[in-house]
Amino acid sequence: MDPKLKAYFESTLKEVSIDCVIFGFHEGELKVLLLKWKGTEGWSLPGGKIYLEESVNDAAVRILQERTGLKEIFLQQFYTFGGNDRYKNMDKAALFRKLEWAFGADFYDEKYMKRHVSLGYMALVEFEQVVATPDWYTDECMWCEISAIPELLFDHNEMVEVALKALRRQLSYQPIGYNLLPEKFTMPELQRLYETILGKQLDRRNFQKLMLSYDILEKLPEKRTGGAFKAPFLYRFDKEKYDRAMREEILFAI
Amino acid sequence: MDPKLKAYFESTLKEVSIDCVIFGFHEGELKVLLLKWKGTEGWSLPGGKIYLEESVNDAAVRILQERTGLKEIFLQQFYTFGGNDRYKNMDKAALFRKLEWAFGADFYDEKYMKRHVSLGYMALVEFEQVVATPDWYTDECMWCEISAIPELLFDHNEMVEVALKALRRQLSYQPIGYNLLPEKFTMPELQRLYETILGKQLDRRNFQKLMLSYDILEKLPEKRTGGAFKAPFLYRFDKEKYDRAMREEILFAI
DNA sequence: AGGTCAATGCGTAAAAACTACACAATATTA
DNA sequence: TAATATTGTGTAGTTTTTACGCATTGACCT
Repeated sequence: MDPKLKAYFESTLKEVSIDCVIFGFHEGELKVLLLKWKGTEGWSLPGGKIYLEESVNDAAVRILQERTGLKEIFLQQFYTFGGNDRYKNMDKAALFRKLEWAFGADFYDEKYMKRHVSLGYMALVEFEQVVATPDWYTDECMWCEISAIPELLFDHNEMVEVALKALRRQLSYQPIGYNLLPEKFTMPELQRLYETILGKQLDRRNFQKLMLSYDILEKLPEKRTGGAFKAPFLYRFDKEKYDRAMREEILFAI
Repeated sequence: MDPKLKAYFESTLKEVSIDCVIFGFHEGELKVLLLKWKGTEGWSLPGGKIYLEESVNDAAVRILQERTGLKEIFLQQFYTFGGNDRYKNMDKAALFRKLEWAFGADFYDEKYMKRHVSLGYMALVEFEQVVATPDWYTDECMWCEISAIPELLFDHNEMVEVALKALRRQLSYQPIGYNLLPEKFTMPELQRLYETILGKQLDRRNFQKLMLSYDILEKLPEKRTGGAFKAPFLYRFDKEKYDRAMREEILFAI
């Protein structure tokens, strides 16, 4: 095993790690960042371990920065996974061979396969700003549309589902979009984001009325030109009011 | 150190444990179950460790059963605590002496104080059915009213606050009460439960209309006699419909 | 350059949900 | 048996949500 990797593992918690469901929004689709494991065809969520000196939230921020280059973004816990059936649908022997390939036979053993707790974090990022970077075990990154996610390693498919459910629920008491959209955006773009997350169509006119009623948007004098047909106005979040709505959990009846 | 205790610790995860905020409802008050540590005046939440072979959720069920004697109750994760400031407001030396008293000097060291991840679970229990039982480190149990909780060990005060916030939020998209009330209850009793959790008064008549509109209650022909003045009707949850409302997260506008 | 097209901006009416009370009914107590 | 405090039911006014109409706009096509 690589000495640097070994040193890393020995300076981190052994029984706990972090997995991140990183949501991005692009071309009207909600996407998740996936990593492909070296020498295999197996995809997984980005993740990492927690140093002894850092808080778990700090570790999540660090891991996210390592993978996307982004700081100061929306990032929060959504669930902690520690079932004893986390690998039940998998060929354990094959998985073990993969892990052996990545970590070396002297580190990963059946004990860790038996009970490993994973803290699920979800992040909302601005697609365009992300510089996706693989880690030690992986050699490829992919933004995968939420409805076309392949079979992932470990219990990562379940994690995506739970994260999406938590995100949908969150939509009903907090605004969303600040870290998911570019600084300036149009009302139809914001609507498409909501529709994608909720998985249902919304009325254009009522959506606009509702959003404006929350008083978190600033209408700009500019319009988005270049597209076909009538040019829509651009909006921007009023960060102060947006943050207040986040804190106070003003109900969004959608 | 006691050999049995040592064996227990060695068969469990070292870096992770579970803490439970157990809510009970009694005499119109929302209460939390606390434990007093042996030989100290320090109170804490009930908690425990996770065996290598069990899932974290199973561990939470087991711990809850050990403390309350109850199974098959409402129990769910609400947050995972792993800040590096979990003991920041405490006299670390004094805390360490306490832990030494309980665990022996050969087990607990500064390393575990530095980073220990705690999975916060909350439970809703039927007060009358609980047989509160202390564990190895504790010798006394107490149901403490939510507004009169003393300073607790570790970061347990914060845990109670976070749990209560999660519970309040939950009220807005899921029904509550099945595990918190006796099988048969009156509408005013249910209302007092909601008022206590939400921390605000509700209109009696509107509350009744709303609750009945969810179609999860069954009105019984009996009345609660014995109290002063007019006897109120008894109700019972229709478990099937109640569970469906839980699953589908029908919005409760309260 | 002007008509066509499809999306945007703004508005209104009906339906549903929520809020605030009014009043009769009732089991216990004095 | 009357007094009392609480429960059971209803209703009107207000607000929120839903459904949809219509004029406007900017790019495209001819």
